[in-house]
Amino acid sequence: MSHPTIFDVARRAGVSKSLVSMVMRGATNVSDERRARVIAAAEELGYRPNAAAQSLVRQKSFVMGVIVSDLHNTFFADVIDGIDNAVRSVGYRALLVSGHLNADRETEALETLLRLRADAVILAGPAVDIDDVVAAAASVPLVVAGAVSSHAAIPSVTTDDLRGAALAVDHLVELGHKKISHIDGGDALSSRLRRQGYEAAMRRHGLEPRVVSGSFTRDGGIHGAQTLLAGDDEPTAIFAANDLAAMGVLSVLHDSGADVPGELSVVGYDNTAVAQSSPIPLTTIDQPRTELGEVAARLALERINDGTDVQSVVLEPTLVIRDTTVTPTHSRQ
Amino acid sequence: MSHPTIFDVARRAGVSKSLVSMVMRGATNVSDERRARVIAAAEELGYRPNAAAQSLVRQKSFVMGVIVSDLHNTFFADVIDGIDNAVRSVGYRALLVSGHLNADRETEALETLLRLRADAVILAGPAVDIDDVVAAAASVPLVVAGAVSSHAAIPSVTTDDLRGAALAVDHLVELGHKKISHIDGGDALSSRLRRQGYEAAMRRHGLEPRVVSGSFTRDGGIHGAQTLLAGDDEPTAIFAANDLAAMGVLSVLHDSGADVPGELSVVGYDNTAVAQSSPIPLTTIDQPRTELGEVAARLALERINDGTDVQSVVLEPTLVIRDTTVTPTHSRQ
DNA sequence: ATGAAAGCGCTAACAG
DNA sequence: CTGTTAGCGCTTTCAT
Repeated sequence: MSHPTIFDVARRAGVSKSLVSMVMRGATNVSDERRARVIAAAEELGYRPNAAAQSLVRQKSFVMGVIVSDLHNTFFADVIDGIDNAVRSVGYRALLVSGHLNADRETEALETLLRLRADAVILAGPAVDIDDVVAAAASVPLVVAGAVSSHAAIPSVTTDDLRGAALAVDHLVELGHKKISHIDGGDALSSRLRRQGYEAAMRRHGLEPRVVSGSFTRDGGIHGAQTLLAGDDEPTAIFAANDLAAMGVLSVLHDSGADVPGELSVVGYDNTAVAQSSPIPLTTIDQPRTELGEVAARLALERINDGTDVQSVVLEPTLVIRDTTVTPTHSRQ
Repeated sequence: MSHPTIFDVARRAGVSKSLVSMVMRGATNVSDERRARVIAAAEELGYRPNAAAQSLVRQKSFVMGVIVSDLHNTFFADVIDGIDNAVRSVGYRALLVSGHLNADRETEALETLLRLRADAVILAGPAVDIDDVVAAAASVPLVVAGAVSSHAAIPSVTTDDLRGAALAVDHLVELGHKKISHIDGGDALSSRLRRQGYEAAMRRHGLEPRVVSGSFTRDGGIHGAQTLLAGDDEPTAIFAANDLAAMGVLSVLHDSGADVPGELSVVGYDNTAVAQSSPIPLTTIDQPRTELGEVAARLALERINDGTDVQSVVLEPTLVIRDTTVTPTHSRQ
């Protein structure tokens, strides 16, 4: 259960430690015969370089630390795929630590990664903007992926929520809808942006915005939909703050016997798994998640290599049309 | 951007390196005055112990490596929560590496963790049973969580799929159903167990099992449901291999205008997020995911500490009744 | 109570 | 082409 060292390999191959080290690193100036002996010895022993020792002497760990704010949110699974791909291609490893959707745990995760001497750290998700994070940014390159960092010194990679909301509204208007209501997602920044994007797009089309408050949860969608249905001026389309809320809307409509999309069209946001797997596949706004991760990784890598500060990046969302949106029926138009 | 060392702290506090080390480790035999000086110096400098150096000299990293076979599967998010909790309480850190649902990547992840000298590693999910894994088990304690390991030397923690399927059938029978069909999940071991559990439970109730083939995906459920509806002997209840397949079933029933649960009851398996967020919340079988992780972590920790081999563990699933199951209508009973 | 010294496993000059 | 040497940052006897 104990690991062989470079010295064990050297002894077995009858060479010096340095030679083993060179062979492991793929150096060219080693005689074929000795190289073969070293490789054989290493294999027989099941030798595996000790990354801690390497990190210590090279002053570099080749690990990209990733703090995942919420592992339950599949949004981040794609972001991590992107990070992993970008990072692997240049010899790095992505090491993840869960933030458990909790500021203290995120700080702890950051501490762990810093002690491990990760060469850079990516905060995937709504990193609470703790002072610790800002302080840490002084000792390691940090970049936020999927949320805007409220601190100027920390670059972030996000998608344009304003634009995403506009995409949803434009699609609905193109279909012929005029009474388009929005169930918002609460106080979060992305929620505010989506609401603003919705309002601006409605006005641009000469339409009256109608917003009811909700949240980024199924329940938020349920409450919002109930409010809307109880009103005297029912919409022909609902744009929910995210897919989960849209599921809540669908649930209320199902219970009330309303036909979707016949009587009412619904659009979500995020293109999460539920949007696809829903009994009625959901029209929604997709964020380029994998790209989000790739770009974040690229920024972090750049900062490792030349230490220069980098700019934040904003990516474009796209519309994914599925089965919950159609032209409104004439009778209700 | 460079990290202060224990030596920097010592110099600033006007003491020796060893004294700093003792203070950091919380030793008692240090004068209050010097302790305070060291702590102050460390704080001012933003000192953070280098985990690589510690690992090297202590011959212990206090990291629990976790290979997550599929980050997109929220099942594992809970498992990881369990691991993290169990491990944190004894001073360990859980470090995750994504396996990207791919045998090669899993092997690579294992290699990474081994080089980092993780004190143990947990394979979360259907770890492909590569020889590498078995070989690795010789150099580090390994435990599989959420899938049975096919190798005797590697302990695993799973839930009882046979029992889970029985729970689903019993519930339906209790409700009065007799024509209960099963859409299976293909060749995976857990799929086979669920099918066997279903068949055994049906026979136990004196009922005729009726299995159509499907898969662990939405499409699997769709095909299975279509097969069933096309037949001349429609069931009054369908037990799907997992929640995703159940969503497919719901989708077909929705399209065909069948009322759920009025005309047809549906049960899923896994109690994933979609089961909750579905427009019609899904009755399903829940696996104690967090516990799965906790137990796996406990086993791994035990193996670190006394090196003795440990037994595999099988946990009990439970039934979660939601809105897709009711007593069959008399006319179709 | 405190410091000196050795060494964990490895790399990187530097000699030969 | 190959071996020797001096650390990387830290812990841990062992003296004092």
